[in-house]
Amino acid sequence: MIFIIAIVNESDRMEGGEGGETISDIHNYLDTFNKEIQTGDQGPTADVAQVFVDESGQYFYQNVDGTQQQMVVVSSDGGDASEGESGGAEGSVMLNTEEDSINDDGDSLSQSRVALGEDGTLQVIPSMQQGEGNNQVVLNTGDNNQIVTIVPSSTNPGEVSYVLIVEQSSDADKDDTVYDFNEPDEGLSYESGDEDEKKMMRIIHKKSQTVTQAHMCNYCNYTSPKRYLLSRHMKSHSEERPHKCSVCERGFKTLASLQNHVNTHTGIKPHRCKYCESTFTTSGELVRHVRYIHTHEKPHKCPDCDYASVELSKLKRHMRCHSGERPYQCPHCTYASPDTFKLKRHLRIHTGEKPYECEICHARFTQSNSLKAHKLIHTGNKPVYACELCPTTCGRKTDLRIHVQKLHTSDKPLKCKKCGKAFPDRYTFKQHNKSHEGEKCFKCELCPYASTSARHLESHMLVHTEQKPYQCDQCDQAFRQKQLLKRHQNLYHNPEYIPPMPREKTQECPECGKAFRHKGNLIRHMAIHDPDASAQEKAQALKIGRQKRLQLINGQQVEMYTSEVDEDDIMAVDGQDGNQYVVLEVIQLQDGEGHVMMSDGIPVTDTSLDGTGVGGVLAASPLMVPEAITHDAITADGIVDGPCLVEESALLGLQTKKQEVKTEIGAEAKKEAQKEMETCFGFDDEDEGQIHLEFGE
DNA sequence: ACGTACTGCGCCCTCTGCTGGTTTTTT
DNA sequence: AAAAAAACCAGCAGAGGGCGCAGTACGT
Repeated sequence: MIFIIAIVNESDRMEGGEGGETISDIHNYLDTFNKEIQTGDQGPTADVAQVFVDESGQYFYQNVDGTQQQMVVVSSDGGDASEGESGGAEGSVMLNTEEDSINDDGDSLSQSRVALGEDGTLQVIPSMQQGEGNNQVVLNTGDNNQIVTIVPSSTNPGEVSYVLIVEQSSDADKDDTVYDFNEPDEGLSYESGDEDEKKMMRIIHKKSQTVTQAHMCNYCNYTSPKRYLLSRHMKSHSEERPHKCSVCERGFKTLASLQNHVNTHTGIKPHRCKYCESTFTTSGELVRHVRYIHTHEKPHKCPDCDYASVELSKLKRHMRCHSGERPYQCPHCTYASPDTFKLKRHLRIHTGEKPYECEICHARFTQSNSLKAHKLIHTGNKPVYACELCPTTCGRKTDLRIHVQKLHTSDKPLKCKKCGKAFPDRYTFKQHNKSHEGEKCFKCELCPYASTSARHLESHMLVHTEQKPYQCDQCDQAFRQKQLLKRHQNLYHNPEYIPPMPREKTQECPECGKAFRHKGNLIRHMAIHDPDASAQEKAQALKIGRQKRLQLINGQQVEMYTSEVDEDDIMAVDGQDGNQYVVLEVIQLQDGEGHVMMSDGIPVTDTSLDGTGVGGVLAASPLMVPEAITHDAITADGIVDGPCLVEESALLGLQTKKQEVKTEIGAEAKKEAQKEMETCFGFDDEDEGQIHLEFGE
């Protein structure tokens, strides 16, 4: 049931109004509205009351709870009103003040009451403002005469489509009535729980003695004091687009819209920026442009942060980052986006679409910026992001950030294992480490031995502790190095072992013309042409220190010397690297090349003496079959000349004499050496017979 | 009816930052 | 030679700027 009250000013009615509205016009409009409601185009139904005509022609005003009030027709306008297009019997009625009002006891009942206030104006009375016995509709016929026009329903006989209340006032022209549809404060207002009802019925009479018109949009909150304005507004709810573009046939609601559109075809942009050369189709675009580019005026402020925007829509978009709202759900995965663009961009993952192509290499990308970054590879105009803390440069800012994170920030200071110094970050730590490069920081506490690596020092310490952790599982032999164990197993326990072929000797001494296969041996040999006295002293100190043994006595670590060594008993071999090698036993070999060997039979070859300071390299020489264990390979100067084998324990830095050397070797060690010398080549092929070992200075 | 100010929506762009895989350099 | 570190690179998402354009409000 529809029940609409519209109030118009009599003067408007009589004069046709500015917009030409007459009662008939209003009827037409309301009737249109009614029809739309009936066809379902419009949702609201005013269930608060209805007016109907009974069989005898009496008009009744009925509330939803069934209570009724009779309305008596006191005059018949018959004129404009009767000419309405509602199609039903129309007439003006005056609400009867005396009628048999039926008790109402519900709020909804009173919601639609129309009454005359003490000031003589027609008012709609909200339930809370109705006093006892005040439930009657009153119409004063004094100076102000309100006529209620009832339009019966065309589809449901006996029902009323709407009621039109027309005020006839002697001073209507002076009317300054304000209808406030949003602030129902001081006036009497109609209130309903239904928002749509409010649209129709909320009328507040504020300060006037008279009632003037209220033109309300039935689709939205729009109201206007002028009928023609409402009429114009109603076009916005219409889908009618009478203004057609001659170019693309597209229709527009307004001529202005069409003109703007046509300008997009013609390229006409009449609005020129006074600050720059930009031109725009509409003045609004120009204003916005000026705000964005020139004045930076940002009227829309975020209440939660400092953000401000030129456009409200941007602020709304921004607010989603505070609220976390993500209205745009991806149909293929759980991702939801705060705006349409991000969703669209995201969807490329699922569609595989890569709209951005590099014209040089035709690589394709999902995002324009990816292409942009990619193109820099071709152009060579790569930006350089230089680290402020070191000389490093990165091609991307984000990579520089990672660099700074990894190299220049550290939770705790990094301590140098070589010298104990602490450094605030990885970069300074690494720089410091370089200062130790080549430096033998890992020093033995028992002898002058020093190494560049802790691992080698650990290995060296086995000498002092007399440990041989690498035990052969097939015999009772044990070794200090894994490589030695492997060689032993090859030689003694692996019948299928085939030693590699010997290589050509290419290193020739410029002094004496002697040839060596390995450069290190040549270097070592060269030392005999220029012996270093200080090196010999160092070697002697090392030799003495090497005799120290650590033993646990009563739970305490005690340093002990294994034997007395006569300084004169030791023979030193000097490499040009400054390292010295003590020869305790020398064996002449067939290939004529000098190989200093350890007790385990490992021959010292070229790079062992290459002066790098890294450490000697011991290499197996497969065809270096020992002819005999001889001391003759040592020259008169005490220098090894030619193939020889040296006890591991003899790799010390002191000079000795060949006869005494033998006495330095324990009987057991000598026996072991003898045995190993016979099979001094036993490394696997893949090892190439090389293991790394450091020599103390 | 016309002109203009203004609004809202949509599109595209840029900048930014994070992530993870790949390649290069260093150890 | 291999492992680790560093640098490089593509993919992707968050946030915001700027503009095109249709539509609305409103004064004249």
